[in-house]
Amino acid sequence: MRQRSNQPRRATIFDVAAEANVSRGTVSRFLNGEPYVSDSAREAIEKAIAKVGYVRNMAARNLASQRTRSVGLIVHEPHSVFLDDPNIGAILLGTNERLSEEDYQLVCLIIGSDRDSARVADFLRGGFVDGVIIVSAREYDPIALAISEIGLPAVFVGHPTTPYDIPFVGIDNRTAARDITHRLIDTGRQRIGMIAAALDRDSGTERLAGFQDALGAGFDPALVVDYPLYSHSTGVDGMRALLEREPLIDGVFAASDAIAAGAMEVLRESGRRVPVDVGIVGFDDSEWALRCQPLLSTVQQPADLLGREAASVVLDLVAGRPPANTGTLLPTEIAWRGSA
Amino acid sequence: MRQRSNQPRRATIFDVAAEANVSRGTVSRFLNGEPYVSDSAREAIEKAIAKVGYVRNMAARNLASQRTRSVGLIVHEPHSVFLDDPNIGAILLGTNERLSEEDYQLVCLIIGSDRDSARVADFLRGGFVDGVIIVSAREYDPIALAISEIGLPAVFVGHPTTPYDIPFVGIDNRTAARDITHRLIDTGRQRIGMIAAALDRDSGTERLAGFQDALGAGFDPALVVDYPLYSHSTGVDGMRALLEREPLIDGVFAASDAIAAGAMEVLRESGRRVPVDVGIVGFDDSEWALRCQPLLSTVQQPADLLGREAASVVLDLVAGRPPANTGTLLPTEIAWRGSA
DNA sequence: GTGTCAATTGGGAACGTTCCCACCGGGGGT
DNA sequence: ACCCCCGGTGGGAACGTTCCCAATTGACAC
Repeated sequence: MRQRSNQPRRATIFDVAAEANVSRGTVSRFLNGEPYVSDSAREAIEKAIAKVGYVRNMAARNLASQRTRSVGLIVHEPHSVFLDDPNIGAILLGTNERLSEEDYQLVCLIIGSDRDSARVADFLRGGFVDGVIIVSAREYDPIALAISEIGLPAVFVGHPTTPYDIPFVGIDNRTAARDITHRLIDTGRQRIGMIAAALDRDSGTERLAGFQDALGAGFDPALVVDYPLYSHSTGVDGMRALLEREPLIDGVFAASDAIAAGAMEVLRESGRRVPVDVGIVGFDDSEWALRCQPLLSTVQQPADLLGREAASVVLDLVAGRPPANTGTLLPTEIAWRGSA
Repeated sequence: MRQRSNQPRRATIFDVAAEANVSRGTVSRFLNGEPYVSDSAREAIEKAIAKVGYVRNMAARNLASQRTRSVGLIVHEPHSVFLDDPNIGAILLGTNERLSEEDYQLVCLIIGSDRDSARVADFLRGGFVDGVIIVSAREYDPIALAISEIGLPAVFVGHPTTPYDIPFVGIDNRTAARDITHRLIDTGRQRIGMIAAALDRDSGTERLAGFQDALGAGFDPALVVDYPLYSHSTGVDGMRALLEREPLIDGVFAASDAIAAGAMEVLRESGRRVPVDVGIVGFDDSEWALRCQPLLSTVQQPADLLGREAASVVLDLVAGRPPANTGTLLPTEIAWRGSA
């Protein structure tokens, strides 16, 4: 068992050193891109590596260097949200891509229950990752607390309102919300409402604030309803409530695409046409936006970039470099489609 | 750098051994659940571990034992599909859960381009994982070929038609198709058709076979149309074709939810009501099923279980145990909703 | 009493790196 | 001529496990 049965032994750094006629110290320096390797040595080593088919042994490297070269992606959401939210997948993809560029590995840590929460905290305390990226932390999230207690390099995707001393990468929800709301104003809508959600998170409050910014003096609190979740049913309920309060409503900013989709169904049921009678815009540019009739105008989150950027920051932190920014807001685009 | 600045040194197996007054060999045996540890030793070690706060060093373990305790999840799909397909996320979750029960780690390997393909193959050849789970392999997938060449323990989720000597975990498409078709029969439909798709894959042919099973002698080949893709447009085209052939059609089995959704649009356009005039059922229980009016009755794939089961099989393989089954078909459920 | 075997235990020897210190040779300043 | 420094090199000593063999004990059969 010590040796994979019939397979030939894997080449080690010793084999490379022997083949290249240098010491393993030099090979190690070469592999790690350190200085003090002569051109001749470099060349010989490159050849030797190709010849013996050498690949690094991660375990040995991790053991000797006392780090794991992996970072955890913590998603603290019920499994259902993990599956639905298109942004999470894209963030994962972006993070994975950036990390693998630096030979780092992504470890998925999905917290679906409180039991998971404790397990993950233990895992982190065990030093199994060099750093973590926290997606969608709640306020006073026990995991976030544990992390800052352990002193593990970390970065948030999004921007929790509670003041952890942890850098974050997010989007400018407020500006984006303001800009897309302007679309409704510019197309001459007179009574513009909003279906807000998740006001316990920064994303929720910021989107509402941006809406208010756009409307300025014309802002009417009576035309805002809010619900806890960014869900389809929020859109259904919210639109019904809004129609009841103001049957003449002709513009709606939905805090997410799922909400917008729900709202559009209610509008259709009530005999209103989109965008002729009512203009509607969303937020996220998720699948929902493309399943609407007409297609939904919405804010595109650069979710993969969020992932990449977060990975970069955590890599800086792990390497002991101060990160370029302790808080980054990425710009958003707006996808103009048929709904407004 | 050798030692994390101010942090106290992490406890090792030596500390535990000293504290418990046994040798590190005994501690190691205890940790790995091996026999030949006396009750008294066991007890002392448990106390010692708690006292010194010991957690295993993975890197050292991996190095000494010559395995990585991680398995790769290979998803060979463009990034967009990775994000859309709800099954993939659920499979990931299920796999992750099962692996972490055994202290194994999931490494996501997402192949979105041919460039990735080569990178991943190198990665696998480098021995960075002990085994792999392959989701949605294509026929003659270069990665699958590389894997069977390397001799890496592997398992498919799904059941590619090409004959790799690799076990698989899938669902019983045929039985599920038969069962859901029965719904149409049981509700008194007289002229039941099917919009089949992807007859070049096992899932496509099996679903068709199940449909035929259910209808028995009543099966009429004229009421089956087939197309290459499980897509929405297949549903639109298929339904039109079917209506042309048999205007009195009153039951439709669509080979996927997307197809069903397309078909329902055509039915509505043609003035037929669902489920009053025509009953329709789908397959997958994807988002499409919930976007229909009325909601679609459909076959639920137990995607998380597929992931769990695949993980179990690969764990068996890695441990050198012959897997319980070389091909497993998991049972499906049917979600009864409004469409039939 | 002696031999045998099973249940335990101890500890040497890897595993394949990185880290670090000692060393070498030559060019430039004194 | 001397010393020093600097690019470059070699190799000993970890890193924290697992693996395996040898040693010890006690029970039990002969």
